[in-house]
Amino acid sequence: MNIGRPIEFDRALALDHAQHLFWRKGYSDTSLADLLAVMGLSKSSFYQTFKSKREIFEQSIQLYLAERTALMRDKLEASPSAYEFIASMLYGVSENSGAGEYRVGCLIMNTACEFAQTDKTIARAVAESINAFVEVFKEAVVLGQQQGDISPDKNPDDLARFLITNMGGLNVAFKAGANATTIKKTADVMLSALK
Amino acid sequence: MNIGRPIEFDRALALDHAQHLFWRKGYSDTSLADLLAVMGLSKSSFYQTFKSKREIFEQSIQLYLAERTALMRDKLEASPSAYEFIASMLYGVSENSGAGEYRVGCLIMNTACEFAQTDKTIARAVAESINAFVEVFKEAVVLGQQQGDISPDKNPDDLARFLITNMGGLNVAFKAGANATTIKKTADVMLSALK
DNA sequence: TTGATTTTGGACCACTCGGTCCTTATTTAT
DNA sequence: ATAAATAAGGACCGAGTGGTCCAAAATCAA
Repeated sequence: MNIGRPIEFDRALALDHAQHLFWRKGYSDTSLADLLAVMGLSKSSFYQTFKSKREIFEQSIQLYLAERTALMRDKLEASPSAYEFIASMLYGVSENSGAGEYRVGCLIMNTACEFAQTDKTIARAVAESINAFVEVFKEAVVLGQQQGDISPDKNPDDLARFLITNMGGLNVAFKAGANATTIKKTADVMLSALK
Repeated sequence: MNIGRPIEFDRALALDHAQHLFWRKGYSDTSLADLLAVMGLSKSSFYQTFKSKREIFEQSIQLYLAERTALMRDKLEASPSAYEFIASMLYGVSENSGAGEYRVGCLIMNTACEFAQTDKTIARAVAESINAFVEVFKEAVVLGQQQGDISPDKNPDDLARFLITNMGGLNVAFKAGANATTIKKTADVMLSALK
């Protein structure tokens, strides 16, 4: 086996580039030409490796989900307290994931807005992703309650839902042009709901 | 004057139809053919009356802003208390503006997500709209503080920002498929931040 | 009725879209 | 060297895009 001309590009890297483009521009505003340019490969290689634009978008979402949840868990473990983890997640929205001037927001939230419920496959992927984020927040809330930073009377599920909803809200506000101090102040009000 | 063949369509009605289509499908996913179909007029009439797709989109946003702020003020005046107005605004997200199964969300929030900061004119229109919404919320907060339902210690500006941000968050959650009871529970946590 | 004026319908345009397919280049195993 | 296998380049396709333009229809004032 292993016969024939070897692949000249890094599949994972190409997917990573595609993901960032979708993240920044959304699905329909990203053209195939854009993708090829940023991925640095030919049309044939693209269609041979990633079946279609639609397919690579779904792969981008899955990759995003995996990367983000892993990042959240890492951050949670590295934080001195669960409460500080939550705070840094909210504050972090204005840091824009290091994407420069583009204000990319969150790929999942963006996708939820772009497709809404018009596409069942996408809708399921979005719902799964959000549930995964909620799960991490829920763990953080429970931990925060044990650590005494979060009111033990409140329902962890509800608080966790409240938190991703707020993440979504902050992302929209950020994309709408809100500056870092506004984000910070708003996040502080959000955090006050945990006490 | 008044010479020549009279116009056969209602300009305001046509714009209203266009607005609802943009609201549901966003800017770039709405084709000119879609617009003509829903507005019920010919291409020539369209370009004669509304200069371009881009132009009618901006007009749709302006119309939306005017309609929504008026609706908010009406609701605020009609509410037994400012707090109940705020609550009904949050709960109301899952009512979907009576748009059936489409989960349209909010035109301004949708536009903020779709264009982000890539278009200065749109960005300005979005920012103005959000500021207008914030203003109404701020009035409601001040009123709520006078009425004793909202903590007088908290900054009305911050609370108002917190509220539209949450409206944005709920809209995203709703578009992502959240059901009415989840929305309700999440909104209750949000409201608890006002106390 | 006639001429001026305006709307309306639709042919037409250049361009972009995602996607297919065929040819050529490059590599490996024999 | 040769055949097999795979990748890469790019011509090509039908459909759809927003937008222009012209001729026909309709209405008004005279």
